[in-house]
Amino acid sequence: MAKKSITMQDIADRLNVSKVTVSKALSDREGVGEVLKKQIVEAAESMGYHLNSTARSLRLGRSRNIGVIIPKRFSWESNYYSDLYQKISLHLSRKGYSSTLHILEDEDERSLVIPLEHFEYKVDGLLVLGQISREYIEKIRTTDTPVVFTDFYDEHRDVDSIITDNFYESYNMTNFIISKNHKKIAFVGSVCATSSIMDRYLGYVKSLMEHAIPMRADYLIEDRDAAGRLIEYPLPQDMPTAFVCNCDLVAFNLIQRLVKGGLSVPRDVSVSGFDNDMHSKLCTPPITTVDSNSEEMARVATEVIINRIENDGGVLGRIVVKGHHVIKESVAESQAYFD
Amino acid sequence: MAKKSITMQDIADRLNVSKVTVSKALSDREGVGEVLKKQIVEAAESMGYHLNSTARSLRLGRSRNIGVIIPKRFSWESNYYSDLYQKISLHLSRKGYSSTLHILEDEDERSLVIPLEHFEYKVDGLLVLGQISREYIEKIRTTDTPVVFTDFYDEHRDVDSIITDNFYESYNMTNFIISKNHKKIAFVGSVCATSSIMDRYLGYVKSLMEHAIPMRADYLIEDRDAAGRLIEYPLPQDMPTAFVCNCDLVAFNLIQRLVKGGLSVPRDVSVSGFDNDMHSKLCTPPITTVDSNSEEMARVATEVIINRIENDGGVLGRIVVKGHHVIKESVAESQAYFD
DNA sequence: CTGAAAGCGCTTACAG
DNA sequence: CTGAAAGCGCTTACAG
Repeated sequence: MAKKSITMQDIADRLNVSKVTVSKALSDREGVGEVLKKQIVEAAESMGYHLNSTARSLRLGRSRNIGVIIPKRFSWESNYYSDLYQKISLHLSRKGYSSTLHILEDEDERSLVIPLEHFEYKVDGLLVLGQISREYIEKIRTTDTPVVFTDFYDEHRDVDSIITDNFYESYNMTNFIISKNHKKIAFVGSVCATSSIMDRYLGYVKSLMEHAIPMRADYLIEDRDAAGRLIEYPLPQDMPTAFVCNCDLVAFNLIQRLVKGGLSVPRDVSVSGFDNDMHSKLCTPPITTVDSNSEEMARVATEVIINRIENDGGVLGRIVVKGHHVIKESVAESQAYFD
Repeated sequence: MAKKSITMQDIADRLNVSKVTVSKALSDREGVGEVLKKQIVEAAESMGYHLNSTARSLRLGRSRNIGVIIPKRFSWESNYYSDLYQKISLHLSRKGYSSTLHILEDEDERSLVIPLEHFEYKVDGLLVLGQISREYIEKIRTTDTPVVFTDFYDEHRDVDSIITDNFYESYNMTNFIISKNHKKIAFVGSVCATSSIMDRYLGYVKSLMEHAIPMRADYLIEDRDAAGRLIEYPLPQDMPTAFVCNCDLVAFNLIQRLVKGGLSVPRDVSVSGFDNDMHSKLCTPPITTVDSNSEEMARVATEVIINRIENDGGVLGRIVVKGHHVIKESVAESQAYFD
């Protein structure tokens, strides 16, 4: 914060007008002569004037600042949410908004601590990236701040959620794997952990059912504990020829394990991921995956929250953003012709 | 921002006192009777009062908000800076500060656009994560906002920089490699790209000199172009037995290349990294590296900027944070006994 | 087209 | 110990 800064009054004094006129001129509102307006704008420029947005915020009751909450347990897992946040931050700033990131500590999520000390009067809206507990959602909704959830949804119909088309993309991915002659296909993911995993699983189920491939209990593999942390899981005794993983990180870890176990990916076993994040790129072989189009999600999330704030826009509900497949090298034709 | 919110006046009305007294009670200042103070605090609680920090900011000329700038070109490269930012954000919030992240687009860095539209009156201080151009540094210093640079420094003596002990850690790492009987040791990194790379190189040089190993021009390998982007570089004709890489990402990429070229790491060639970021963990083999102690950097950076703001603390200059070696698997005894 | 007045919610002197 | 007054910098009615 500048020590002794130029105010509208300073500009007004210089030009012998009132600060009201300066205010109007600088915000390009009606009621100032063209000539005078130009003079004011130039004076502001030359005097190094900058709007005091705090004062404006106080007056308007709007901060043009958006709070972004990321549950801590996700923030370390991969760079997916930090990427998403960076994109959102960029979109917001193009619309004249700033953003304040809050990493929600696990403990605070459990005890329903809302970071209102920093948020209540400093943000016009809230964006939550990544699934938080149902109780926390309820808690957040008791504040009268508009809130948009990103990358998850729940049974509430009266909230905005921006999500990837998990169900359909996963259905497609499984179809693709089946088209490569795989029949022994496992799904890796704890379906109750997040709505994304659940929906990705159901896309896989749909594909299997349509191809009359029976579901097997041992081919649904839990990959995280009750707290949502990734765990070491046992591989099925009867080895699948393909694994549909709920995300790239899990696919990455699985591939490392398979390779260490002496199997070749994709020659012996195929593995697919989801997210197209850095894990899918760093992996050897690179992981065939789904790009969830975080650029578009960021754009839509920004648009929706600003619409809620500025136009008192209603709740749009669940908004699905299309993704697209990224065929890399971790899925290949099944060698198990005689299954 | 809440629509119709409780103010100090509301509490004052309820208890038939003045808002001055309420203000004093809630901020725990002198001049309020213990009994009354307790009443006020309880009333505030029960009425769901939250301080309007915008009003306070306007009054005090302080926002308790810190702007954090990350050059975009770094933000994608690895998760190093987003990790650092998250840690800083946590430390700040424990001290009652919020933070606003600004990803500095390459174009804005070139044309010296300072994001003052959002910053000038909304931040009390600025934290820059990652090296920015000298011109941009100059530009930032023309604002009278306290600024602290993290993870780089330049010839200016009158600015605060928090950095890893790149020189010493790299010296140590090279010593370690030499202790494994390596003599043909290359350094991978464009030394003019950042102060970190330069200092890491010089640590390597010191170690070589002390062990009377001659420097070779073909063993200093440029890994990025003038814009700082990573490039494909040719490997030396005369293959080194060890590579000291300026960061884990570069080490990761190099190891992939070597392995693809039919070499085994570390059996045939040893490779070291720097940062202890996810690349060093995801790599096969995991990369022997230096942990730059980003937790401590975050803590110190937070402390320094707040000290500058709150106590009008002077410039401390260059602050070096110790790191530590993390021995993993990518460095082994040299097999080239007869060099 | 221009401006005097009021007020956003708070805190800092200062007076009682 | 308590409170009336002033003011942070802006914008929104309203009046001329």
